[in-house]
Amino acid sequence: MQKKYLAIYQDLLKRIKEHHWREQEMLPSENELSTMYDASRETIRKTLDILVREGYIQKVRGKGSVIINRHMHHFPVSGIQSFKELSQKLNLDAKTYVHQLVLKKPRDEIQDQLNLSKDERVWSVARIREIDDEKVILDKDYFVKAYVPELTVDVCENSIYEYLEGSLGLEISFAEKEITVEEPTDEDYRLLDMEGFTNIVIIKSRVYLKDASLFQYTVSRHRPDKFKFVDFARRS
Amino acid sequence: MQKKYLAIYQDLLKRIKEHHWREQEMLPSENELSTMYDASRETIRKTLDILVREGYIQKVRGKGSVIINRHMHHFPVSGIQSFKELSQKLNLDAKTYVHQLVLKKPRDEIQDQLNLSKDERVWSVARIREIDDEKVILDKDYFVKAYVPELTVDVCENSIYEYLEGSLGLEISFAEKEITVEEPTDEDYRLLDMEGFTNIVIIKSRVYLKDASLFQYTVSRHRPDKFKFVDFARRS
DNA sequence: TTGCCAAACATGTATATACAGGTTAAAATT
DNA sequence: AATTTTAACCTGTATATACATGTTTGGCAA
Repeated sequence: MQKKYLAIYQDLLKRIKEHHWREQEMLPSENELSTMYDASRETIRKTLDILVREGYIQKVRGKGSVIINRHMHHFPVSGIQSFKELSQKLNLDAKTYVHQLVLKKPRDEIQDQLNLSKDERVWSVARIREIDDEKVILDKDYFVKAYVPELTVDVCENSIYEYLEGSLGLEISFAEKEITVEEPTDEDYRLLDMEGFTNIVIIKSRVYLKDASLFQYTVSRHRPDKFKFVDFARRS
Repeated sequence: MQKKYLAIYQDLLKRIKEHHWREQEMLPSENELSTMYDASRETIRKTLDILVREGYIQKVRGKGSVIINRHMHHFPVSGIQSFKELSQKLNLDAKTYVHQLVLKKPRDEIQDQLNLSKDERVWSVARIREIDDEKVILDKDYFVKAYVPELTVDVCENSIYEYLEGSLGLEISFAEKEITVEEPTDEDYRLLDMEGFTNIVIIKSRVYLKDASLFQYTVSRHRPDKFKFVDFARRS
């Protein structure tokens, strides 16, 4: 099955991004779209629900669907995206250095965060991200070995997510994130270009697969001037 | 109409929060819930969709709905919530001081952010938030006068959102937010307790009503040690 | 015992229908 | 002319049905 509602969603999104309809303007009504795409109104409503959820349109009862002008969609620094996806989308001059790659029994904090049993081992990856020739991000990833049996420096230098989703066929589904600002550690000063900076932004993530199993814990440490997080929220 | 799917959603959420089902456990199947609540399967699916969206459950095809263990739900520092709602939920010792309240033609940056025409005026509110007897947050709100004709110091000291939604009947719907870390300004040093801190977390928000009209722009400046942002994201 | 297959059951997708209730503008009434 | 009513059209809610597809399990056959 080719998922009609997804095809329609993608077509509508494309049209919105190409400004097929102007900002602040109305989309065709559900019934019109239903005719246009030869789909039932319920199917159309399903695609519109996605657009609502992602902040592209706002539905107004009795009127129709307004297109939201999102300054934000140019800046997708939220959600679940790999560094490679991000730097490509933003067209950044970015490099990755693998600082460490080991398979080991993790320390207590990691064991706790990943809900691991006593003897389970994790792949521990430390990578330094360089943007415009400055080392500004330190990523520490921990992957449960049960889900990621093998990991190479080559994969870590390129894109772990590409490997996980492409080669291993893992289906990454959702993540919990926590953003705080703290004082840099000695390691931060040593590994990153921190001259003149006295704070560091820390993003801790727990990442889950489609079947709700927790397989990754990540601590991403950003130099504050290179950090920007964009969010879309609905009330209640 | 009393919105059956919302009632069921609230009941399910209550049960989840009361650990009626254990973490990692399955919810009853859609058909079982359908019988339990005397609703059609589609209605049940609608309520489950909300729980999925908000990160309470994860649906697994062929299996059922797993309850996600969210450390996060105790820390609702994301989404659209007023300071009052937040401090009540977290049971904080919090006070608010209104530093400024004026109706004026805003400077260019604000005019731009709010998409205002030349002569429109906005209510400009500056408030200092004190938590545990430390001044740690500076909130600057800008409300378009067309939507908020009147504003008093009293309202600003208590809760503007309570006033907007309760008395004015405004229906707040969604917001775009942007989080960055910058150097404090003189004003930050003057108004907040910033001893020893060299950075400040800035959250800029554009807030919209149910009909997609932009009515509020807010700049919220947080001392970094008192800042924590929690996010739930789904992939693709 | 092992391996395979089918049944039972789970969620996913698509459609049709009905009515409730908000919005607008034209038509009817005052 | 001003006001009210109505009709047309919009989204919101609720239900029923059908079939597709993934998961698990128990039974049958090799």
